[in-house]
Amino acid sequence: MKRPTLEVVAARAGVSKSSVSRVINGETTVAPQIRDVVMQAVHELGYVPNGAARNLVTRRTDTLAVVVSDPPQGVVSDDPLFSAVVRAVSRELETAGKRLVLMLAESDQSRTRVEQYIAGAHVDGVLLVALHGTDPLPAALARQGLPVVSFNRTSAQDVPYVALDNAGGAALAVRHLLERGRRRIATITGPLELHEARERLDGYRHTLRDTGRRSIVALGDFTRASGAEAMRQLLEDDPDLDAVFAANDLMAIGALRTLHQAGRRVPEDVAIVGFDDIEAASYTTPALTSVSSPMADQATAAVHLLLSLIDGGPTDPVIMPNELVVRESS
Amino acid sequence: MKRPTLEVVAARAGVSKSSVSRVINGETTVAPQIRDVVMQAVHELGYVPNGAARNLVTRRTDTLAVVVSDPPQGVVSDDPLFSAVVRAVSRELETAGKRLVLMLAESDQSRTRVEQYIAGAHVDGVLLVALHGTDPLPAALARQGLPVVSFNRTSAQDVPYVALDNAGGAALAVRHLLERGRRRIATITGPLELHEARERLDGYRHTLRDTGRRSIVALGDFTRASGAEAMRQLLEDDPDLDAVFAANDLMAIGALRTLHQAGRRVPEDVAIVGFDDIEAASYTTPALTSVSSPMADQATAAVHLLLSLIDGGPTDPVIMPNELVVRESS
DNA sequence: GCGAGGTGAGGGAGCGCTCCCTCAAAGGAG
DNA sequence: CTCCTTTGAGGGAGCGCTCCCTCACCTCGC
Repeated sequence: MKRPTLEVVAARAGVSKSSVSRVINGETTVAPQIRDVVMQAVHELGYVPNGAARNLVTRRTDTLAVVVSDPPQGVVSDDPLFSAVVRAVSRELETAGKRLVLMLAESDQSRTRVEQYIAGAHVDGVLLVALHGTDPLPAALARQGLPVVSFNRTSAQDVPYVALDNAGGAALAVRHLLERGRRRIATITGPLELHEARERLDGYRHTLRDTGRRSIVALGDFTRASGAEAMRQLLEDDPDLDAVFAANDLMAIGALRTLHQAGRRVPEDVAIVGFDDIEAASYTTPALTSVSSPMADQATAAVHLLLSLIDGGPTDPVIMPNELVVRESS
Repeated sequence: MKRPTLEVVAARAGVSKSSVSRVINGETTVAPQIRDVVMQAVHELGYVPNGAARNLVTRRTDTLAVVVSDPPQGVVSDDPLFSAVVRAVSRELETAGKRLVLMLAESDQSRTRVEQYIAGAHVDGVLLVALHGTDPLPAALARQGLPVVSFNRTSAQDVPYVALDNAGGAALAVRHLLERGRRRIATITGPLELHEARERLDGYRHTLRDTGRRSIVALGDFTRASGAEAMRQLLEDDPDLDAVFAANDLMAIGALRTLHQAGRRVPEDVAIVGFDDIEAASYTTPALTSVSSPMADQATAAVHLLLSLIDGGPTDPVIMPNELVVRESS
């Protein structure tokens, strides 16, 4: 039950190892009759080249790592967008003929393991999904001399990234609420140690400031429960508010519930806009208006950037635009 | 910028390659002073063993593939449970010191690529997530002589699996509705070419039959839209029905919306129970009663089964129990 | 004091592949 | 007809590691 090697195929076909290798790798300097006899031997024996041997000598693996750096509770990987990202990346790599190794780095221990693995020449490049701008992993990986692309803005030097236009998206949401004639527009933020959250807050603030309005801010942490709680607090602090921009959809959904319980009608009394446009945004009653972050496109762009980096191509950061999806809640 | 090899480390430490290898691999037959001098050389040089070379000679890769066999529209991988499964698998492999290669097989072409990859000795085993019992991939992979575990029941011979107790879960739901005093209990099924869907339907039927009641069945395909449509049809066919068991939560959410539009109150007029207990089930208004499928536990069990198989251990199929999570909709 | 047994280091083959180099054969030019 | 160029096959080194085997040395028993 031992798998055949190049040598066995060569013997069967009556040619040299080199010729078989040439055929397998699709080189053109092979006479057709040799090609045919090799292919037949390959099929008869069910030969498939050994990956490890090939990797060893070529110093390539055609494998890219997707590293998700994330606390155990899972800000990223519990996110409904996680699977969309993984799928998009997977498809793109498929097209490029590459493989995907997925690694979750949830603790310092696993972070070390990730670094070891990367250092072990198992992959040709790394796509890093880390929300914290201060995450030490991007820099650590880049130091290995391996191509690294970040799925978000990162403070690490020399790590190209693909980011959302978070501030722009928030501005989109707030301007939409202004156009709807809303006067007192509050926001529920994400955890401010995250880029995303800060940028979305900034976008909200700047847009309001331009109109001379005052910010009304409640802190959340991107979870549904925190959205509900923040909404309660907002209602208490400022009972007259007539609109809320939540920095993500989960918190918007939580806020929706609080408003419902408080007897406020949405959107008549209070309009609400979320961010991310997750699947569940269209399930709520009323359906949620949301800033759509094109996660799949972002993932595709990140893969392209990484492949380009590996080929020594250009490595300019990419900023993805957002669009507003208007539904019933505003 | 070339990475150091075993030989370089050996030279630096003034010992043989063998000794360095022994230290690296934690063998005990090494004198402490040799161990120390080797470790120091390793740290000074930042040595990390080359994975390909190691894989080549040991014929192990410490890597397992998770293969998701799924049509492009993505019944599985769009599922909210997908990321939960991936995370659970990833964590479990992390604990076991293994790596995870994720492959989506969405077309015949990519299926071939998967087979090639598996045949290329890149992985030690395969965890297969394929919903269609008739999927050719399980058998094809098992034929490679590599350990394969299916995440669902499969018709392939000799492929151990970890499955949900779908019929039991459906029975749980229906019995709950009966206990609530419901008389006319309908069901919305999933696509019947899937095991899951058939088994859940069977569970519904058997439980009702035991009470002498008649089945009321509408076909869905596990999507929210199909749930909404099936619900419309049920209301038309049997306006007096007072309960619905939907074979998954997405369809239950669709049905909820239809009922809302039709002016039926939930649960007063019509009670509804879903299946899977996805995150969104608790967001709906009213919150959805659902049969909880312990996906994370199932994933963990599957990984254990696979690891056991690789070690030549027992390979009995595992059936996971469900429990009912009662919320507001019933 | 000597041989047997045990401990632990070193030497080196070989995993399966690629790729450089050599060389044979064929074809074309002078 | 000879010489040179071109085309394409074969030979073999070597990628970095593990693991078997050998062998030196030490300890212990008689």
